[in-house]
Amino acid sequence: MHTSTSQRPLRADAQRNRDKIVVAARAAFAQNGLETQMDDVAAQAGVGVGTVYRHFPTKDALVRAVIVHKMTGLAAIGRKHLETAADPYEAFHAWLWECGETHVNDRALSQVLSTQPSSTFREIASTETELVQVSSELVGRAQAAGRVRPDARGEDVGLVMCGLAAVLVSEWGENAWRRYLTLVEDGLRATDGERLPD
Amino acid sequence: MHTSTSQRPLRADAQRNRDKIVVAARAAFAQNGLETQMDDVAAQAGVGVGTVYRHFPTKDALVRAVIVHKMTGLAAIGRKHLETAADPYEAFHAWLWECGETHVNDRALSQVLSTQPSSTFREIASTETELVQVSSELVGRAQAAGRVRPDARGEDVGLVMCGLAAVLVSEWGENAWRRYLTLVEDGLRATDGERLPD
Amino acid sequence: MHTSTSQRPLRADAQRNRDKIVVAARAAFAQNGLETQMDDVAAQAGVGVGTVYRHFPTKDALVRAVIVHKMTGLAAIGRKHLETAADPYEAFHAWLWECGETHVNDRALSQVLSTQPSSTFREIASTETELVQVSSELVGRAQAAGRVRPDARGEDVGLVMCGLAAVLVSEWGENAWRRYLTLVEDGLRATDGERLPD
Amino acid sequence: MHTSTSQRPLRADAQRNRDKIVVAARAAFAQNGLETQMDDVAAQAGVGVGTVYRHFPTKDALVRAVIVHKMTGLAAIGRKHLETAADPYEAFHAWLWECGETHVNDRALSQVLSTQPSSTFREIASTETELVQVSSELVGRAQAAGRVRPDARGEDVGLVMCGLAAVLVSEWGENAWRRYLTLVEDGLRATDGERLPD
DNA sequence: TATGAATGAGGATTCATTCAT
DNA sequence: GATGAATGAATCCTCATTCAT
Repeated sequence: MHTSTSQRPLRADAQRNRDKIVVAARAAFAQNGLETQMDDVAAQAGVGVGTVYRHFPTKDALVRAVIVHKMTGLAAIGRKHLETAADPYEAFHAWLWECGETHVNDRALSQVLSTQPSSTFREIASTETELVQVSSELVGRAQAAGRVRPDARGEDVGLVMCGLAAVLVSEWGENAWRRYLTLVEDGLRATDGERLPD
Repeated sequence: MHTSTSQRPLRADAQRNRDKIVVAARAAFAQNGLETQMDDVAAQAGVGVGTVYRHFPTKDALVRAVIVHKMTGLAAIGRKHLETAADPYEAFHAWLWECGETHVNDRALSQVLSTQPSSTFREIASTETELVQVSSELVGRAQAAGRVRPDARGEDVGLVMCGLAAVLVSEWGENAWRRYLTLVEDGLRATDGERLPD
Repeated sequence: MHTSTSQRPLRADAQRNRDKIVVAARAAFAQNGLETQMDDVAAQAGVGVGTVYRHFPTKDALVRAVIVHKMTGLAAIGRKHLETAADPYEAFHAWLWECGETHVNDRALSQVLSTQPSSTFREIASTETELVQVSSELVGRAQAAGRVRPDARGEDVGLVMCGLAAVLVSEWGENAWRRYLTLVEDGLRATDGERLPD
Repeated sequence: MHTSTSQRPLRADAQRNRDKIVVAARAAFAQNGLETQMDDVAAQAGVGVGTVYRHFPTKDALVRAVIVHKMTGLAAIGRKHLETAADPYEAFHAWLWECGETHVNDRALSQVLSTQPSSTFREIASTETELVQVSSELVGRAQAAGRVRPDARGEDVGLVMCGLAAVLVSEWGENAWRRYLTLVEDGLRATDGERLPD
């Protein structure tokens, strides 16, 4: 299971290159955000730009790959909590905050979330689906346990993360994102509010 | 003899042009976001670029002027609710949602909020101050009435709006921002949660 | 005898304005060089740009007026030395160095001399003529006294000044222009060299 | 692993392009002076602007490269005369005039010399150093032979060239620069003058 | 296949000059 | 006549992407 467009397994060296590129891109984007130039990614990967473009036809494609990876990671984390956490709400809570931490350490992730149309990362089908599923399950169980409002949905976590991303990008200060997330989490637990519009 | 920044009333025609520019800029930015080019603003205003630059030395300055205007409007709306609303929470609530509506109709506003460091719009001193004051007052009264959590602050509304901006920019769909705002509002009312980190 | 193009004496207030402009221009150009903007000249003169343009159809025209003035001054100085100096060479020498000092204090003068085609200031007929005449006379007398090489001409002083201007503009250091002028003066006295090419 | 400024030999085609650019730049600058636009250099070289910028990060950098080249040439010429000329003064003399000829054929060179602060071309370390050295040596030997005034210095040639550049830029006429240079050369030989100020 | 050189559209800003008031 | 607002051509530089080696 690799690129959706590729047909046959890459030659070993090509695969090695692809890996180097992805690793470099992850680091570069996380640190410097989307402004990172393709040439820089290439340099950091120790390959020529052309090689980067062979594997990713577009800067956007590369960014997506990187984001997909991050999201896959988030899904995995959620999955893990789903399996290990003692309490369903605890699982949800822990996951939420790990997502937050992840954003804190990745400028590009936050930029994408708060800047690009969500459709962009929606396209990233499998991952997103996976992420949505995990999210839904986490939310669902917490709801079943009566700890999250019944009208919430898995996707709302996306909404919330999107907001968190903006809070980070806007540099409101050290703890701002924690205030934000605390607030929102409380909102997700609230049961006395109006019904969430559809 | 007068300060360089001071505004001896502009000559009638200049004022007319300045207005045309501001109007054009507001429309253009609201519709096309910050990517809007100076030349386009000028064209839409029916003047030469030079004229735009005579009134606003920098694209950034123009953007700020537009944002300031919007924020001033938000502050005014808040002030109005402060004076007219029957109930303190009602005032806060109404204001929050009007802010939301405002964002919905202005791409640039949302982009600035979710993209620029908050310090950028913090600089816009008087307006921001006014806005923060109004916000604080609205929050304060609602807290006094026991309808908003006591550990909330006026600034948190900024945080929340910042997130809302991102939700809009990311185009999550028609009602997404309403879900978001409902959630957050409930969070602001929650009293059983953890204390908001400082 | 005023502007060559004007037909009738200016109205008193117009003349006053013209004077203010010229004074301002002289100061501004001397200090900031030719980069000085028309708007700045106008501001310094306390009039609108339009007024500057009424008197001088072109920046170039204004620059010329200023230069003419300076050159007229140099001619006058020469004339004075011609009349008062005890010794013909002394007159020439003193004049040469006063010209130097004048350049030192006027960025624009030096810039024009070292940058514009000489024809530009040649056009400034009467003045130039006057300057050339004075120069020729000073040189001539010094030659008659056997103190300047016989193949030198009045115009050579222009050449030399032109070079001096460049030395100043290039900022070779405090005394560079004095070394330069000393050298050249010695060259003008030399009698053992090759004949100056025509 | 090599210094960022170091020149791993360029790929053949890149070198070819670089050459085309340099050739074009030399011609364009020599002919049209510093006003020449980057786009024009590119066009004349038959490449895109981007290519020019790949080789020279800045217009200034390109100009410098061109000037360095010219200066290197002048140094080489001096070196040659140093080695081949029968007589030390003859070497100096010949070099001086070849420098003059070089200026005659290069507007930009003259513009730089007569327009930019000397520090600018002083920066061009190695070349300038070389040039100064050659100059000093030529002057020194001529002085040793009693043919150039003892208080002259290698740098004075720079001063003199600077002036010559201005004479050329100012277009005094066909032979003006020859008169100028003759004069100055005689000044450099003069021994009866005042001591050159330090 | 990898490389990295070449491409060139795109965009903010300046300033001499014109012209409506 | 004076004013100063308006004009807009001109220019340097960036960076995603293509393509010759």
